[in-house]
Amino acid sequence: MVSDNPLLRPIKDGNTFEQTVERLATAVRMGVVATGQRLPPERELAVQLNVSRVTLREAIKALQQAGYVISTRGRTGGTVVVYDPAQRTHVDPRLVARTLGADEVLDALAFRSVVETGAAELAASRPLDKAERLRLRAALAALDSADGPNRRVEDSRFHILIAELSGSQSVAGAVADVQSRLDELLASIPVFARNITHSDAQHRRIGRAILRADPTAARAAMSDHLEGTAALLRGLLA
Amino acid sequence: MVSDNPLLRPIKDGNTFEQTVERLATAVRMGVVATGQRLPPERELAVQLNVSRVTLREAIKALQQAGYVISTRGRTGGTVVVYDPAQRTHVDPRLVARTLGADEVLDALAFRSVVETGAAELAASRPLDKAERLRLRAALAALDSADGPNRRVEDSRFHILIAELSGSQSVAGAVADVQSRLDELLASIPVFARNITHSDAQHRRIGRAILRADPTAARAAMSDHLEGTAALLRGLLA
DNA sequence: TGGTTAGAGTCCGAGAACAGACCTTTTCGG
DNA sequence: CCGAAAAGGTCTGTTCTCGGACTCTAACCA
Repeated sequence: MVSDNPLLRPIKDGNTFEQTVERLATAVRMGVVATGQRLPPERELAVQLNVSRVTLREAIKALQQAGYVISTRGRTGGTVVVYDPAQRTHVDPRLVARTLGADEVLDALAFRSVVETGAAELAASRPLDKAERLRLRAALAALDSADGPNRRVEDSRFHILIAELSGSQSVAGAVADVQSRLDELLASIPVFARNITHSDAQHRRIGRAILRADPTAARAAMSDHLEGTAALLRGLLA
Repeated sequence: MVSDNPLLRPIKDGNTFEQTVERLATAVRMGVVATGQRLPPERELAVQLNVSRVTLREAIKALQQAGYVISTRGRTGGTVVVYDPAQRTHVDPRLVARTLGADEVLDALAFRSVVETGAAELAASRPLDKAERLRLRAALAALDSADGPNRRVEDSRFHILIAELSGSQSVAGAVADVQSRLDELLASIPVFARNITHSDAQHRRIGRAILRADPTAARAAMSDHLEGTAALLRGLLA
């Protein structure tokens, strides 16, 4: 264990440009901005990300070259997502696992189980308004009907939605963060029909617990769900 | 609720210099580097924080002027902490609460309950070696015998220690982060003897649960403990 | 048809942050 | 007593990032 003082950890990682690219690319890959949707205008987005417009534009240019977005000028112009989940290239999960490093993966899994079970519990302890309940039901339905390549996207969206429903920005941020840390790995795992059925059942269980405002059940359901993929990933590291 | 997309949140906050000062000042105030201890050599620390040595030195200079540290040259030189918790100036907690903003405080409390209960549970599910068990016992003892101004310091140390014992750097980082976010507020609350007795009992309960490797009890104990101060803080906001 | 508007695209000067080489002070060891 | 080592202190040139003013393009509307 390295175990350095947790307060003497890095203050920032990499340069602003790269982080911006990574953030936007993640948002696209996880379907947080769906294909066909427009990003906010550059000026707004720059403010939201707390990044200069110049830096943001460079990042967007990189996304264009990666074929993730297309920008057009003029009044109805903007930057629109053209990403196709089916095109995503899949690498051998063991290779990905080795690239990330066992420590990092285990750390991400631990952190994930902490923040996501917490998010589920919080979401179930909060009164949800009509719109929120509707979003949750819609996300479950989307998961049910998503085929192969789109499943990963809908799965991320579901988890991030729950994090949003927790009502805490910090929690939501942490979940989004850990999702993106594990995204490549999760995307690389081949999914079998049986896994999907099982996973969907768990998703529904989580959703129902939240809708009926049962925090304990929500946590338990989320915990079971996460444990499944965690075990799978740990297996890859061995 | 603002509730923007959690992936379109800021990429960095403030400038590197200020963040560095804040981080180091926090480490000192929370006793993570105790009075009398030396910071790592500038060159090393700069690497750990991923900050240039120039920036780090400016931050250290700021700490010197704040009377937190003293730097000396020569072979056995270095930067040593001279902070005295008793000197800390206390402001009216309601003022602090208003400065931070109700939303931020509530968010921090929610995040805290998520990550700290998770940390306690993880710490209790992991086999601890002799040294770790010893550190935990020492922290409990230190809390018991800490008088007024030193209590806040030992309390932070205890919580951060548990986070470290979780075995996950991300979890430890999150706890350290949220502790520092709430530190000013917690330090501003006047403590009564009865509170202290109660709080110490809870600390012991948490520690015992971890030592006997009982994750459920550890989570429950931590949850109770946090709920106490959370209720107190929420009261200040009303 | 021509002005307004909402967006992307361009440019420039200023300041922040960095990497790395070098200097000074103090102590330790031979 | 002197040289090496370990620390902080200083300097320089470069790169990153920023804010803000300006331009270009396309659509909408009077």
